[in-house]
Amino acid sequence: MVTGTDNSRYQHQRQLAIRSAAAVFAEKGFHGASTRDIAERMGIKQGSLYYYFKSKEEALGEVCLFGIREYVERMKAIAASDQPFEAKLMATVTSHLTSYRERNEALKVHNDERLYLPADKRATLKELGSSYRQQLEKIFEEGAATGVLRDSIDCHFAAQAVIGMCNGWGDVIVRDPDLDIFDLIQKCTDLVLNGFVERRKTKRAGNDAGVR
Amino acid sequence: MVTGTDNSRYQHQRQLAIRSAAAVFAEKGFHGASTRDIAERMGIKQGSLYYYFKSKEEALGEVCLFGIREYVERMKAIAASDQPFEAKLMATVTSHLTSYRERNEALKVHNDERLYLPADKRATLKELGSSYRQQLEKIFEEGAATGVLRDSIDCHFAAQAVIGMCNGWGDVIVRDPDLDIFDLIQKCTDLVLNGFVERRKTKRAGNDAGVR
DNA sequence: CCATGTTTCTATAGATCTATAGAATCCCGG
DNA sequence: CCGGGATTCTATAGATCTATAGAAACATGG
Repeated sequence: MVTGTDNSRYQHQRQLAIRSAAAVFAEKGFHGASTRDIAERMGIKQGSLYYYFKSKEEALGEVCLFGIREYVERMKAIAASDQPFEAKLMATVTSHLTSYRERNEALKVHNDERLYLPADKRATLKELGSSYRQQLEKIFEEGAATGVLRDSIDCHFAAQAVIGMCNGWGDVIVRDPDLDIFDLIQKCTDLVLNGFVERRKTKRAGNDAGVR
Repeated sequence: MVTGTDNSRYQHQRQLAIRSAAAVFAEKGFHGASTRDIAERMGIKQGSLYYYFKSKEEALGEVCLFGIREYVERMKAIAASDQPFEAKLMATVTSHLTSYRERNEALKVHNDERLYLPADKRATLKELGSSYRQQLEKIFEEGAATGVLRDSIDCHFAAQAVIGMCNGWGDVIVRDPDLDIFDLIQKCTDLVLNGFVERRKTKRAGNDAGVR
């Protein structure tokens, strides 16, 4: 199984298997997809798939993990950077939405199908997801602390709302390939920052002495 | 099949079948649920279910239709009322979110599983969904026209964003039964109206007291 | 070119699951 | 109580689909 040239062919093929599973699960759902579908997509026969996965369920687990890991990585990088709040928010939205545009099918699978995993595997994913949300919460807290945001805001709510909105657009994005993502990013960010109501006084580009 | 007492027992049982299917599809997904699951939940045997549905797929179609119909009705009522913009927006969010709290499983099924229907049935649902979104768009247009909203806003974007955000919260709501929905409704509405950034000039009600 | 380990294939057991057919039961007007 | 339509049941054909076992093909260093 694993010897000298170890991580050469096996690892490569396994990665391919995960991507194939992601594509098929994204299209047909976990229960609607068959192991034959997955194998066919990667160009091998159904039985051979079990050389790479112990079970169909394990494949789902790997796909979900793959999908959310990158996603969390990027969030971490954004949170760690020292851009101002507005830039971090936009970076988050950009990361999230472009991930759908690039057909990151694994992320969609994570969102829609992870609940079919057994409890223990779900727990691992939950931690990653929570970590994501917490990073985003921190960004909001920071924004509130620096006075950019109203300090009455509920950062947990804010983070969840942004994630929800992005996921909602994700569904639209994959269905409509002609959508202008960058326009969308602008509008989402603007909505979260300013809302839709007309303001009497527009924000000055600069700063304001009033608050801290 | 259908005689004098026509709409008594048959109609009643069929409705029960649809609700049972909704519950089971919501929990396990269309492909993950079996006709036996549905039949068991309504207290009959697997084969008997086919007295009410020609196929499992027809059951899915009925569930989706049931789920979205009520939903569209309520939206229509809201759009037709003559409340001010803010009230209509809040009513929409309330309708949407409480619908999840009341375990309207059919709506969840519509959102998650409708794409497993054949194209023709999907088309009918699409019309209903579009109608919903258009009603909401109209509300935003009205808001812009009356000057409550910035007139630069993209009403199509706005409607879709609200729907997406509500659906995102829907998932959270069904998972966490202790969530305070009314608090959530407030916050969602507030976000859509005002965004998160601190305003120089607060709306008369609030005071901005130069804290810190 | 051989020997050994790796990868893929074929074939199939066993467990579903959908949909149908026909029998059994229920319910009600007469 | 009886006859007939309405509703439910049992049983099963036929079509999956997952997972495994063992054979075949492939690769590669010695």
